[in-house]
Amino acid sequence: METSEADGPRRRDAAATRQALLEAASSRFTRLGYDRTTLRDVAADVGVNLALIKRYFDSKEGLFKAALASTPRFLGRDEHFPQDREGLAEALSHQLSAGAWPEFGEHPVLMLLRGSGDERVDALRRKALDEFGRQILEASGGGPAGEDDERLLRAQLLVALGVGVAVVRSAVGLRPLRDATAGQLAAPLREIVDALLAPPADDR
Amino acid sequence: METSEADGPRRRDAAATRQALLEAASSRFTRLGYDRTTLRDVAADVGVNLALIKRYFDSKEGLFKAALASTPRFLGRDEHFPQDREGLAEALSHQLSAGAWPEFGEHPVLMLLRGSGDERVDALRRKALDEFGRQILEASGGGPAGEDDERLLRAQLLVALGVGVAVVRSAVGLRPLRDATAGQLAAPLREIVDALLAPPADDR
Amino acid sequence: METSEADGPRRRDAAATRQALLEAASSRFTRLGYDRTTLRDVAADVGVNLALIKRYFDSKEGLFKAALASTPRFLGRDEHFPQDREGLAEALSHQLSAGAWPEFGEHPVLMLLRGSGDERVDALRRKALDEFGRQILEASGGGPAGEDDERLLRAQLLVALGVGVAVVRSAVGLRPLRDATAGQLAAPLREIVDALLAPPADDR
Amino acid sequence: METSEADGPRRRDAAATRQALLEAASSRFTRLGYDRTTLRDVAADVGVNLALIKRYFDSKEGLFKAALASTPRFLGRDEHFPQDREGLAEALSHQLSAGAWPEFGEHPVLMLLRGSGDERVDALRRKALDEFGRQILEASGGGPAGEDDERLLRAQLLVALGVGVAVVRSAVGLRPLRDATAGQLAAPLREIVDALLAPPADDR
DNA sequence: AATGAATGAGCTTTCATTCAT
DNA sequence: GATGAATGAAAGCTCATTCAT
Repeated sequence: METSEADGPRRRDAAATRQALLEAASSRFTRLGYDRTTLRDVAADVGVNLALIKRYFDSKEGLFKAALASTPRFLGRDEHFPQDREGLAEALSHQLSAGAWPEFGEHPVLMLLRGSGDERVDALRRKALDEFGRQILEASGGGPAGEDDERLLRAQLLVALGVGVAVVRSAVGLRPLRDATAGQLAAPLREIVDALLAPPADDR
Repeated sequence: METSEADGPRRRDAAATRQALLEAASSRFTRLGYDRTTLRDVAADVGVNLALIKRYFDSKEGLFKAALASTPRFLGRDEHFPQDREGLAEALSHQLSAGAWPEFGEHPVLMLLRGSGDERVDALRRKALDEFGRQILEASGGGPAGEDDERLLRAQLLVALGVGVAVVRSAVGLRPLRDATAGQLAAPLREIVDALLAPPADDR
Repeated sequence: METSEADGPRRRDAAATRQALLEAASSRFTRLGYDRTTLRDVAADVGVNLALIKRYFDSKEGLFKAALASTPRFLGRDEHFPQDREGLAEALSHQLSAGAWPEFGEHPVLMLLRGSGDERVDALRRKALDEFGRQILEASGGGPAGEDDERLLRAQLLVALGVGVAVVRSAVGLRPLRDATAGQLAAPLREIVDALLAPPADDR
Repeated sequence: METSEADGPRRRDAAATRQALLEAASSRFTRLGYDRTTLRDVAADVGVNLALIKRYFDSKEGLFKAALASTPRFLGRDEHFPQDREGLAEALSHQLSAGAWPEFGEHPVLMLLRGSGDERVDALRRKALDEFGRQILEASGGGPAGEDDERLLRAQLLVALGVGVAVVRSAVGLRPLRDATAGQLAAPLREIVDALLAPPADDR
């Protein structure tokens, strides 16, 4: 796909080089984690000199931060954004199915997990997942987020479920979950979403 | 707490030294992961020489494997084992609450995540989580496990939830989930367990 | 002697640095053997950082292999190559005399002795000495080498003599052999060469 | 053969334990050299505790020295001692043939080569080889040894040949020399011995 | 006499990083 | 803008040695 990576040394196109480094780094961080991602490998993936990483991102942590910042928002944007619990469950079942995220190799939420130890990076990660939780609340249609701790906690349990699925699939390879398709995930996820986020019925 | 670690060099008690190394390693593996756990630090925690790790565990991988093997089974044993979905939900809410597992620092399932790269260790991890899923099925009371993929998949979603909670709490520190008590987790977990594992009612 | 090693950090000249490392390593391998040669010492000899050895030679074995490959062929080349038994004996008496090979410290054949344990390196060593034997046959003027085992065996006894002289001088320091000059070695070596390689006369 | 090594822990027989350690060490020093011989392996060969080596030999160097001292004198003793050049050549061809010295694995002269760095050990080695040279002179029947440098040098060339054959066979595996039998070595060695040590004839 | 626990020093290797061109 | 040479720190591992029983 990325034709630019194949045809000779990428010369004199700073933006493209930077972008290619970012993508290669994201993929490695996602698949291997922070520690096992080496800058040499990232540079080699793109076919440029190692020192360019320093130039563009200053350090390994800078690269990681940039990769984190370029991660897509999980629930999509605008017209694709799920409008109700039904849509939320469907969106989740797709993004948690096997083989989604081919450009990263694994679910990019994995990049959020074990990081660099830098506090500002930790804050970034917290913010990303916090936002994910609030998006879920919003998509579940039950009114504004607020500081309603109990509903937020429930949304975060759903976030944790997503993270857990990604981790268990990638790092452990547990089957049948590893190979679950969107179709197989749809029903249980719909039931979980309902159980967690449906407005309290009379008998609850 | 570990008084024995403080008072001078632990001398001439191989079993105690081995055990202390195991505990220190388990804690570090759980909190920091495999890569960031250094043998020097583990030895320093216990106050013994690095070479003893080789003596007792042969290598870093050997130490990791031993730590993995000494991890408690998550749903407990014998009379403590949950008998129905109610008990299962309660057990989960306790072991997923903040501050459980003080001896590890974090939920020991984290040790199962990113490991050594050794295939036999990977198999160990898979087995542990697979077993966890089957225990959940068993505790949910819905008949024998079998090769009923759909019910196993649902149980593994519950496993993934547990893993996700541990990861999100430890690696990201997402609040309010990070500080959730067993009391706060009880209701949502009961509802999730029911949603996932209750026998299909007429209208399902 | 090596002025370049003395005057400050050798900067920005990869070829020279590589060459200097190679020479320092050859000398240490020759004088001390594989095991007692440490990469730290080699780097310190040249005055550069240890990691450059990895850069240029990848590993200790790589360095050893490179040193082996850069060892001179013992009987010389082209016009210097001995043409008959007389010339062969003279060449041997020179290269086996005390103080030959000042750039290695000892006769470089010593590098061929105890090596790295790598089978490919062993093959290199075997090949070098095998070739030495065949060169001797060639220089002794008695027709083509062929698979004439007996003449090859005799040539290899001469190789063994050379190796033995180097070893006994260097590792044991046996005198008077240790200090023998080319002049002192000339007569006995000529007689040995004749005894081993002269074509069978009538009365033999 | 060594039945005592097989039947259970060798208990309460200091002399036998000491002797067994010495033999195991000699074999390893001969086959592997000083550096690659580990005390753990030596102790394991015999089946006793590592600390016994310290008890009996004080240190690795002490063990080496003891092994050196227990090495047999190469040309034999008393009635087996060669009486003339003929007998000398025959003795050499036997002890330099493939498969001699089964109890060491290789020719024990190899133990004399690269040692510990201790000067007193070096002196031991020098003495052993010096003595070997003088024995050769004596056996060659040409009058008393004296300080006749030239004849001693010639004898030492023969010593060097023996060392070289052992080294080339063991460390390099050069064929056909590696597999040479006493029969194959007899003729060339006789000629070398004559060339080196025969009393000067008229025309010399 | 013999054992096994524990130590300290040193080695190769691996990286992120910095500097000169 | 880009490269490649060079550095420093730290990690896992190995081994001879010492100490208490």
